[in-house]
Order: sequence, then C-alpha cells, then structure tokens
Amino acid sequence: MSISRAVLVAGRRPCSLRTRRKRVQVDVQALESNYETAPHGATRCKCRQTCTCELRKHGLNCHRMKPALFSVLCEIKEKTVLSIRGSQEEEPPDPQLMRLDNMLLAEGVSGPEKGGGSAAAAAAAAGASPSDNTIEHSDYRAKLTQIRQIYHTELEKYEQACNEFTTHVMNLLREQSRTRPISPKEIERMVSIIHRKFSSIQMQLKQSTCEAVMILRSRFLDARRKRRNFSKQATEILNEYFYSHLSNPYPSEEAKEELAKKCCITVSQVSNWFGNKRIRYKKNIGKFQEEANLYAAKTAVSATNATVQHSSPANSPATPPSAGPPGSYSFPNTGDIFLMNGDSFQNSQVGANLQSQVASLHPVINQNAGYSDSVVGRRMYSPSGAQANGRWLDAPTPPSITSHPEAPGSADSDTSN
DNA sequence: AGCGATGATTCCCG
DNA sequence: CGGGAATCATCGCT
Repeated sequence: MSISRAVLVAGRRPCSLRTRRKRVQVDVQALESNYETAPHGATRCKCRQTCTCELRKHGLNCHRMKPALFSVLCEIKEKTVLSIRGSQEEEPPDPQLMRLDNMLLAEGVSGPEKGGGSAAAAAAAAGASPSDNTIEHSDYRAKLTQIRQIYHTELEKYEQACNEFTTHVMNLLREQSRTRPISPKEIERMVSIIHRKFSSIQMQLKQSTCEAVMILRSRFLDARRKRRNFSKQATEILNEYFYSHLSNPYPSEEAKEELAKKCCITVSQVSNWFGNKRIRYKKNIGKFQEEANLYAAKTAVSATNATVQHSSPANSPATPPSAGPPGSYSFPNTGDIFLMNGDSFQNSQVGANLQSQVASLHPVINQNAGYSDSVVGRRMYSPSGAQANGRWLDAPTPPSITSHPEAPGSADSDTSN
C-alpha cells in the first residue's frame, strides 16, 4: 500500500465524482436514523451493536445501508428543505417527488400491478439463482403487496381529506364573502396552500413507503447476510487454479467463467475469491505453505500423469483436454491440466502411489522454489514466477531469486507469461 | 460464547 | 474497470 493510501485511510478525503455518480445511481432511500458512519467511513447499521434493534423485533436482520443510499438520502433531504423553502414563491416540478414516484413505480408499489416483476428484477439484481429462494421470493412478493395496499389506502385517504378540507375552506370563504369582499385570487391562494400542505404529507407517505420497500429488499436480498461457504469441491478447484498459477494468479475472463461454471458460482464470486486469496496469501505466506505444498504436489502429479499419457501413443491422440477423464481439468487458454478434486485424486490409480510420487517431487518443487527455507519460513513451494511479474508478491521476493531461473518441469505450470 | 476462516462490500488507485 | 486493502457479517468449529 502506498503512503498516500495510508494517509487516506486515516483521514478519508471526499470521494471522487465517479464514486458519487455511482452512488446516486442507486435511486432509493433508507432509514437514516438506523445508520451510523463506520470508522473506515462506510455507513453501517447501528443495530450491529446489539442486533436486537427495532428491525430485529420485526423479524428483520441487521441490514447494511450502502453508502450510496446514505448519500442519496442526504441529497434528497437537502433538496426537500430547499423545495419547502422555495415552495412559497413558485412550484417547479419537484425532483424529489419525481424520484420517489419513479422508485415506487419501479418497485411496483404505485402504477399497475406488476405480478412479481419487481421481485424477479430484484432477484436478478442480487444475482441469486431462482431455485434456492423461491419461497423467500413469494414471501417478498406478499410483503410488497402488503406495502402496496397500505400505500394506496393511505393515498386515497389523503386525497379524500384534501378534497374535504378544500371544500370546507371554500365554504368558509364563501360565508365570509357575505361580510367582506374576497377576491378570486385570494381563494386560489388558499386552495394552493392547502394542496401544498397535503402534497408534503403525500411526499412523506411516499418516502416512508420507499423506506419500507428498501428494508424489505435488504431483508430478502442482502447477499452478505445469506453468505454460504463454497463447497469443498469448489474451493478445491479454485485452490488448484490458484496454486498452479501462483506466479500470476490472475485468471482471464474466460478462465473465470470456466471456473465459475465448474464451481457452480458466479464469475464475480470467482473474482472475489481470487481477490481475497491473493491478499490473504500475500499477507501470510507461511500460513498457506502447507496448502501450497499440497496443491503443488497434486498439480505436479497430474502433470506427470499427463506427460506419461502423452508419451503413450495408445492414449494421447484421442484425449482432448475437455474430453479427458473426470478427474482431469484443463483451461484452453493456459494449457494447464490438473485434478478436479481430492476424492478422484485419492481414488485414482495415481493416488495409489501418491506417497512415492510426492516424495519424488520434493526435489523438483524445492528446485522450483528457487531460494532457501530460511527466507520465508520452512517453505517447500513458493511463487517462482512472482518475480517475473514484478507486481504480484513483489514484497517478499528476495533479491537472490533473479539468479535462479525457473526450473524445467516446475510444479508451477503457468505458461501464460 | 469465543474465535478464526471466509465470502462480500466498499473505498481508492492506476 | 480491475485490483489492493480494509472492513464487515456470517459460518463453522471448539
């Protein structure tokens, strides 16, 4: 991390225009009072303190409001004050009201019944698979319908009250006109005052409806709240890719898609995983040593196996990477071949002589490491290609490594650079 | 309950 | 726009 960044973390500077624009894209509001500013500047739910806040009581979990929402809310509040102040003079189309109307329309609260379209859109936004939360979606729809009903009932009430009050005032003025002259302009002014008052009430109704929808969404669609660890097999696949590309653990879009497909997760989850993995590996290489050794051995064994198969004329020609045995797995863009999961690995014929294979690989792996154990703890496998990259893992790279070119038959099968 | 691991989110930078 | 870093919330084990 650069010095400037360190300084920025300590005292964050105002966000960039791009960030602000990004924030404003999220055209929703949330309950301001439920949030506070976290030490790092992000907005977070106050109920994290106890998790027994009002929301919990209503069956809602601790929801996090995105800073974007906070920013929008502030913006709206500011404009509301301005518009109320300015409303005495003229009546421009209120952007705040338009915004609320748009959101209510988009959410299917106002306007024609959408029949769950909103829920589907919300599901798409959350990137959720349709199968795993159908029940929750019906629940979501039911609650949205409830909000919709309340909104319409209240809106009707306000309109009725507005009309009644206007009629009442008109009658009063008419009565007064017997005793004093009342100009049509004065009547008009009174009516417009009443309408303004009621429209501000309406605005409040719309605002609270938006808030309710917002909370509902966070309740059902907050992915973080419903975090699940990836399956063992998925982690295995990701780790195999990571350690076999340790010199440059930056999968291409195609590789990410391939991994996502194999792991039954989304591409962004793959990106998250690699982002987290790179940072955590870099932070504590020693801790990941054992894991690295394991996957290095696996990769090397599979590579050896592939080589053996290639050298055998009976097997090699009719076995393209994508149509290989269930245990093998390849990426067309990298040419790497490695095992899919531990089970098939251990149960395969290769697994039978694993011990001896791994033992025989140790010198290769050590050679691949390029530098002694004393550099970073007791390492058996290390990022040989990291230095070639110049960015990845540049900090722990010892200067001596430059004199050790990558060994042939390296466990690191990365061929991308 | 405590705690480490882990997936997700947010910020900023290049 | 992708990545690094910090942080958060939840999981899963003890």
